Amino acid sequence: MLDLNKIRENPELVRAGLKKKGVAVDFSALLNWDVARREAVFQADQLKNQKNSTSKTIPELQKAGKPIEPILEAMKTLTAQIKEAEVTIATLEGHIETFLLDLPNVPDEDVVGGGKENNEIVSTYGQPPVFDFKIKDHVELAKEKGLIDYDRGTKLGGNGFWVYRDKGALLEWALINYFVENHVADGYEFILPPHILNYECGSAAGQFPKYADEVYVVAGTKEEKNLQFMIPTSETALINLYRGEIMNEAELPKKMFAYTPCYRVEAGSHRASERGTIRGHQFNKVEMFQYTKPEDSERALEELVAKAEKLMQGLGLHYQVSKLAAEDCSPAMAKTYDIEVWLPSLGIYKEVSSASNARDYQARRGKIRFKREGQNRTEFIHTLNASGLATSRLLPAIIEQFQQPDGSIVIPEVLRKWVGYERI
RNA sequence: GGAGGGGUACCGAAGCGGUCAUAACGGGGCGGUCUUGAAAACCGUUAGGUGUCAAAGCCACGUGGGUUCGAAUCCCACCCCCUCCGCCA
Repeated sequence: MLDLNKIRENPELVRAGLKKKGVAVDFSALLNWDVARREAVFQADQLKNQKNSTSKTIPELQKAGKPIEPILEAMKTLTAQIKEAEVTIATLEGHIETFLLDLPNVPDEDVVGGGKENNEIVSTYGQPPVFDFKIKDHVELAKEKGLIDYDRGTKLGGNGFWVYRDKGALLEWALINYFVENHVADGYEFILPPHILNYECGSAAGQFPKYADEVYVVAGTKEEKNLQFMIPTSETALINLYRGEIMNEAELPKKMFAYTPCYRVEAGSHRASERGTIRGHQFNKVEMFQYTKPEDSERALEELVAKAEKLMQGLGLHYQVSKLAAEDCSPAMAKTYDIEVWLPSLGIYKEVSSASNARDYQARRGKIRFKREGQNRTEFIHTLNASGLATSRLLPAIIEQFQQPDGSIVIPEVLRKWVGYERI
């Protein structure tokens, strides 16, 4: 959610920011509601003040044996007026909230406008491997080695599901272990959250109400705001861990990571470039998350990107880092870097990590604040998240990039202690 | 799923229609006296949110409604916790 004060102070600036995200807004209605709301709140407060002070005199009058009837009428009128004012306030607040909840975050100043085509490659690691033999693609390799059973996955769950088997399951689990080991070593707290979340979680994360149709609903409806849904990314759980809370300055930054499968409806047809495990309804991901003070979030984003890159380098994979243009960032994010791994068979780079700074956008929606040492004022914290990493595109990249002329696949050194094989 | 009990400050807990939210009382925290030091004892102090330059004001007794001149207190709905029963891969 955007800061209404900022919109009030400089609507043009916010408008220009949102324009980079391809959103055209007119704040005039919002600003009118805001003025009316503050006026109504002021009036209601005055009436309440009058009511409170009058009410206090009643027991005194009774004690003194004086009649109270004359003021009861006045009290009744006051109560009615207050109620009326509160209905007005609630209506205006409803309008304001609906308006604000619908707006995406304002991108950072250094984020360019426009869509994907404006993404900027900021760095590259390694070189695309050169093969002097006819390479196989990840689907072929995974089938041949019995790592992934696509057909039986479909039999169990339908299109978009697969089964990791045998060395494939070991490899998948090894990746998760490798990530966990790294994050723990870096002092991040390990979190295993519920896989079913409630409506407020989706709302605070910035995914609801807009994207409520893209999650698997288990119970309830979005209209009644009581729905429970399958977790689409651990980020949704992690942002909500401290929803509605006020933290101490000393607790920040709070660094954590979680592992969960991610469940997504992903409506729409799949492309040739998304065969196999590239896009599915359920995939494994380890997610890093930070709650920081506003002045620290910039640095935290760099840290998260560096951590994701470290994991990639440990695996020895060729990848690139892109800085996303405004429209390619999620609505809640002010700035996002994607880490994209090279898939030789397709000749393209595919996202394996998305690292973003939401600044105070999610914190406002989730009312997550902190208090500075010795200060009474509360401030919204900043939240950041980054995959670290998603496995469903890494495993294809590993088996493709590390395939050998003899048809075998060399397992990255860092994974061997869990996989138990040097090559498969 | 059923029955009962409960949700008040950092924790425990009192209050059960008015002057009770700078929220009794106890504990904790902080400061002090005493002590070589500590413990104990004693004395003092501390307590949410919003708003504002600062105030005032307003809001806050799980959440949302209702009754009433007035609600922590009465009524309704919902959420959560505890106990017992049922179900249980």
